[in-house]
Amino acid sequence: MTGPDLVVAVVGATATGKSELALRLARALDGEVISADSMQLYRGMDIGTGKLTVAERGGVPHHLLDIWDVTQTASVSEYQQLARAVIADIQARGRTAILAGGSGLYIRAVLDDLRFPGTDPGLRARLESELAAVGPGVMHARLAAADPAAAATILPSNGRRIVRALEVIELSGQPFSATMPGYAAVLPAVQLGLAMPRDVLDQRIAGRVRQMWQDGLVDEVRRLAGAGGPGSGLRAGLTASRALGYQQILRFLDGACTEAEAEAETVRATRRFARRQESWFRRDPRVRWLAAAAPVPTAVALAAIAEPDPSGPDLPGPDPSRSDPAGPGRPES
RNA sequence: GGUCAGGUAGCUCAGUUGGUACGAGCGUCCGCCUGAAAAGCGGAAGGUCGGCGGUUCGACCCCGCCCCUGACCA
Repeated sequence: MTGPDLVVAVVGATATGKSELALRLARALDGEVISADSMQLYRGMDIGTGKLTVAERGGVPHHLLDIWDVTQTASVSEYQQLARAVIADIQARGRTAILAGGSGLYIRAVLDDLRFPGTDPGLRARLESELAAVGPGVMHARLAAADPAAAATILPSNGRRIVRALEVIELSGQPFSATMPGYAAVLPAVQLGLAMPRDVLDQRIAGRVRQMWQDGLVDEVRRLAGAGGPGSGLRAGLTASRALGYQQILRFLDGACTEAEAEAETVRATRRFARRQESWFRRDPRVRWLAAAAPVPTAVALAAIAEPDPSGPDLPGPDPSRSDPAGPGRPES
């Protein structure tokens, strides 16, 4: 079943051990890793994105890290093309492509038949400024006139999506498909989902953020922000400046909050993000869930990959419940 | 021991001169997501308004006592 053309994807919330498992799978399957992480694509964003160091990669090739400048706006579409090309190349060399990351849309863009209508910076900018001037309600009304179906699906408060819909309509003359298509794979793949009890995950996130701070994340951000004026550095990046940790530290550097507040807010925001990731991956029925409270044994992951049918014998789903209450030991009254 | 302030949603706090708590932010849970996706957006569940008694047709808001917290005075 593990043919040379089967892509192995490792997905799940942040801090569940995806990178590390991907590394072991690469060794076990003679593979190479492709990052599916929107922020690891940025050069210089290392500590805060949890990028494996070159030493940690231990000679296993990792692709699509460090390819964008922080000032560049991310693009799923561009990522889709790059990732598919890399996968084709890996497979052409007879090796296994291992896609690992927590950016759900990026994973789908690679594996599934998603086509992104074009974009136009000028048009986008115009719509953005109109949105800022007029507010999402009016823009939504305009969308309702041009494309009732899209307007019915996109909430009047979601300015971002309204703008994109308007952009696509104006650009293509076609209606905007505001609902995601069903799951239609273009590349044969097995998705392994790493699931972890909430309380364990939350603790890991807190520990991870603390570690990032100790490893010098504040300096990393300071360096990326640079002394440069507007138009350069992290602050000029629409996407990168919004990354977890980076966003909060920029606020701290601007004097908008204390360093301790920035750290605490980073933990909170990362937890929220993890919930969103879980809900994104949870709905994809193809994901084979593995309990990741402790590192998933390579053999277990390999067995899951070899599982013949997507609906294999009851694999544990991402369990939102707390871990065993008898565990941590409550003090007796 | 005394004085003052305060005890309202898990947390921080609004609020009604007595008529069924409009609460808000954060947190929690759930969901959406097609070129910014570590982004953007929506929904829900949570309160016997510190305790007991009194006044009143009716009290979270008035009175009394008690408990707790903080500050100050001794």
